[in-house]
Amino acid sequence: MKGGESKAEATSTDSRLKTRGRKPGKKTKKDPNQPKRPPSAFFVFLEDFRKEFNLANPNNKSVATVGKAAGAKWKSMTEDDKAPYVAKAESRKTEYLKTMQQYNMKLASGTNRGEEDDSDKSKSEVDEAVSDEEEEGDD
DNA sequence: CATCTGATTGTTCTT
DNA sequence: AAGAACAATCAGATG
Repeated sequence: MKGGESKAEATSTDSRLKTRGRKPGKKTKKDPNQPKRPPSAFFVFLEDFRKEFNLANPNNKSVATVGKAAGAKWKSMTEDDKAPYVAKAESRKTEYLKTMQQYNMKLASGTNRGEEDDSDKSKSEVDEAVSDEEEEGDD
């Protein structure tokens, strides 16, 4: 039963109840290299949480179970605990921006065909020059 | 074979 | 400003 929302799956955030993740119609990535959105602090935490969860529950492989457990714990965590994850999330933006620039660069460079751009006000991610500083901070 | 689904929250994007 | 869409995940399920 995949197609039916039998019950109102009201979880907590009743915003994307209907959308719930992806939009109908989208099948594959139409762009060759579209940078996926950077994982949020929650996802970063999830990556670690999943590992532990798998060890604690090797039998359970349900993504939903882990998701619920992670969410429950996530809320249980204080900002202090989330700090390391959030910190990572912060750096994710930088990397994402860089990736985005590269992505735009390629698009603007290679596949440039009758694409006419109306104006450059909203989609200009590649505005500031990309400073090439690679900082690999290791605590 | 390819895509979708479940379930969490957060971020980013679009309008 | 507010809502919509999508990010990982993993194995099953469906067209």
